[in-house]
Amino acid sequence: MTKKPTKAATPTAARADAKGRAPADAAPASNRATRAAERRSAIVEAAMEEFIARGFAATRLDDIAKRAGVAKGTIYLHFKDKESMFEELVRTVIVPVVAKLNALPPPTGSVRDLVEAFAGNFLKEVIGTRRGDLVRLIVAEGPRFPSVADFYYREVVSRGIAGMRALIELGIARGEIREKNLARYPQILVAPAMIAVIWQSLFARHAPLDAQDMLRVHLDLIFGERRTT
Amino acid sequence: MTKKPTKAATPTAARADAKGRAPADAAPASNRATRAAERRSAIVEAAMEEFIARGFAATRLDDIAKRAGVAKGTIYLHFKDKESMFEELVRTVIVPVVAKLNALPPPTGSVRDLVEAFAGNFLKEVIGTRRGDLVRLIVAEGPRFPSVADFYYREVVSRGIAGMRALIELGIARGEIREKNLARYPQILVAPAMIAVIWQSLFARHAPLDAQDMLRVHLDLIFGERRTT
Amino acid sequence: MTKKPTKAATPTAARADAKGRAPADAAPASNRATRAAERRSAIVEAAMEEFIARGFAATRLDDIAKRAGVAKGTIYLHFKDKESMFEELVRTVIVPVVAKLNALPPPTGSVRDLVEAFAGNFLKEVIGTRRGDLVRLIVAEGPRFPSVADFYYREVVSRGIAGMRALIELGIARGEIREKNLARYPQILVAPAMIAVIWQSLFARHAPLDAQDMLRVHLDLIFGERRTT
Amino acid sequence: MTKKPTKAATPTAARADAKGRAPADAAPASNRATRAAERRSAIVEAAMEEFIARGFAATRLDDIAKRAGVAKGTIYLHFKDKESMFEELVRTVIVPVVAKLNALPPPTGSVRDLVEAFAGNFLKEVIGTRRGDLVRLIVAEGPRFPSVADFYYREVVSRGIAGMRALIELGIARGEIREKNLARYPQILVAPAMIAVIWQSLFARHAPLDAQDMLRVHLDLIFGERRTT
DNA sequence: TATGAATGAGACTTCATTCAT
DNA sequence: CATGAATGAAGTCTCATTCAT
Repeated sequence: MTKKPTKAATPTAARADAKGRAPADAAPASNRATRAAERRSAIVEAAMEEFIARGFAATRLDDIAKRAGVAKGTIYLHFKDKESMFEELVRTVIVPVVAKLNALPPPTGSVRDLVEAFAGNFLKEVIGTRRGDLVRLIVAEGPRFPSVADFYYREVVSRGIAGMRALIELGIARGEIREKNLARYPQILVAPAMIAVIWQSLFARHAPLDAQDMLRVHLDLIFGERRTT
Repeated sequence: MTKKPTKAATPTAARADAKGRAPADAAPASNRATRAAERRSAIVEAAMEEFIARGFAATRLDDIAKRAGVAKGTIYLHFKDKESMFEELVRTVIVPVVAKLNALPPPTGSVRDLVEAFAGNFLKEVIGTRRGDLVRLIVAEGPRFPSVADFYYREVVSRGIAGMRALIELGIARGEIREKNLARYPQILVAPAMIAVIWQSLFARHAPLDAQDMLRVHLDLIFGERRTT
Repeated sequence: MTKKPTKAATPTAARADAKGRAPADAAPASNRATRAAERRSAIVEAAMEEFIARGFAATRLDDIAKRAGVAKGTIYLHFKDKESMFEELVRTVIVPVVAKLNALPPPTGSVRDLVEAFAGNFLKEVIGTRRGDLVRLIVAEGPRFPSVADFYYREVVSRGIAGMRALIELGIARGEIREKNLARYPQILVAPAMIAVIWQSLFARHAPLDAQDMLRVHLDLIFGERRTT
Repeated sequence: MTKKPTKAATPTAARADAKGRAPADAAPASNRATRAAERRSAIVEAAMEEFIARGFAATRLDDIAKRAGVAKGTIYLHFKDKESMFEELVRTVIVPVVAKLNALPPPTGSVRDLVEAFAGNFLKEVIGTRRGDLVRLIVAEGPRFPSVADFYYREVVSRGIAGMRALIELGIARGEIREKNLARYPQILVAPAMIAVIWQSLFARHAPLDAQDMLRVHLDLIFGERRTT
């Protein structure tokens, strides 16, 4: 796909650096460190595609290298071996997700609106995207990569559960949610979303699922049906 | 665990066969066809353990053979190759599940009782058991084995969804379920159960989940909280 | 050299086994165990040639396999990995040498005659032969294979030194050897022989060494010059 | 051990060079040629350590570079490739030895005294030192590096043999040595010393060898036991 | 039918060498 | 001159599959 883009694209700029002073602000500085970072992220990108498509064991480093447009040996400049590549990869991809979770706005409107906004975001950013496939990949490889499962639990699941619980308690306090025991199992709140993620990966071509509509019905179940829409 | 049971149990009979005489009295019920079937099911059993533990690509036929107590070559007398073994295996294991789904008793009591009975059964037979791991295995390998995903969808998922939908519609008709849109998404009904299955595989050691209690809360959400318990 | 000799040479005999009873004593039983042993020794033979020619690190398993007439994978049926192959190889080759040392005849004639007989044997069996090269190989790789050096010291060197010391003490007691301190350093007795081994490996083409004559002169030094020869 | 000494010591000067100005006053004695020579000898030093420790094939240029405190590419400014580095290295290290051999004082005292002095020097300078390991390295790699073996034979062995022969003949002429044939095999004179070198490398930890005492016994054998000591 | 030794393609990983900076 | 990131050939080892017994 993106074969050797950096190397081919910026030889002139690179040479310019060598000749004179640093190109103040004009060129985005395609220096060594930058190039290394670009390569690394090309590898991460390619690796994610391959791991998602084939799983850990069936993925060949050769294919990752080819897709990333680097030589096989280059991978080993960035990662110790295939296993740690997989583990670091998951971390790398998950970190921005965690950042977003942490940057959630404080609850101002109704709880239902909040949850709905959250679900909308999830629909757009996760379900049916590569990020959704990553979730499936973690489910698939988790038992063989405890460190990955641990990381995912610690950084995403436990925080997500905690956040959902807080929302649910707020909803109960405000009288938006009747079922008080729901606070004990925030998993119920997110279960349909997770199922939607998996469904799209596995059964989309047999029976496409209108995830948005399904989540709305689920919220109706929890918050009571809306009058106005 | 069950190492070399077949081999250990019938070496004499086996050798007798090789020489040409019939194993007349030794094991009257254990004729050739029966023994072949026994071997096959030993292989299936062993293969499932290994595939669940390591996934398709990382599982070695050597290990399956050892666990099943047969020689590596024997596997090829029953299966064309590793891939078809995996596909047939999933079919073989799933068939009894389908049979059970089909043998469900006609709805007599309340819908909630029926669903609860069904959930109870699911808890006992699937969550935290090897069958639950099979679900995770299918999620993991589905994209690489479309035929497996297809089979699973056709035999289990679509039937399950249809069955659930019928129950939900009955519940709506009887006034047990208020949320009429639920019939469009029976997935919502089973989502927490699926999540429980996955949770037990991945996060049980971080945060054990009381699946039974969670499912009860979920049913309360759908059917309304029970007065008497 | 000996490419696939077994496989090509004995298919008929092998098939004969399958058809009827075991071929009592006529054919030397080319059964599985025998064939395996033959293969193993072909590998050992080939490996020794290669290791001697190139040293441990520079030897390719591919070349060993080719020379032994087996597939690469076959090596791994007999040896865990390259390192243990090397270690076992040295052991395997050295054992018969040790056996010979142990089977030395009891001292009957003069000590000089005994030592001379021993030296003659050494000349014929070691110097300029592959066994001599093995000595050089051990000298070369010893520091990187402590277990090999240990084994060689324990099985060959320490026994050889002890045996030489006994002979020297006998020689002193009988008045054949004047230098009494020699018993403290049997190494002196064998040093020229060892040097001859190494010399032949390294410098034979620059300056061939008449090892036999040199050893005779050395013995003259120790036992005094012979009157009659 | 001596990590990156060069690099750490002269970064400023080095950078100054790169820009084009002469490092006028900073390091007057350390001009370009000198620094290059220093680098080269750092590489030689490091390479010898590594080659001795691991042998030619198993030594990585990376490790040599690290130990020498230079970048990997720098090695290629001084040596064509790994092989010629090894060959030149041996030459470089051996030259001073040859110089010493040539600078031997003319025989004035008794031959035994001369030989003893020589042996003493050998003990101090070679046995148990890195130079001794170099001998073992040549024994190990000689067959794969004929040019090294040739060089070593021409520069060291043949000269050493010639020198020893001259001494032996002198000893015979003066009546200090009785065994006249010894002149034909000066190897006998040095054999125990060589054995001592090898012994220390391989078996020192199993059975330490008092090389000095052994050599004295050996000389007693050749020159006859001393009255006074 | 059952066996398991043998095979060899193919995977991961290393490392000598190059070259833009 | 010096650097070290990048390369890719080549090596070790694994394992699905075959086939003589």
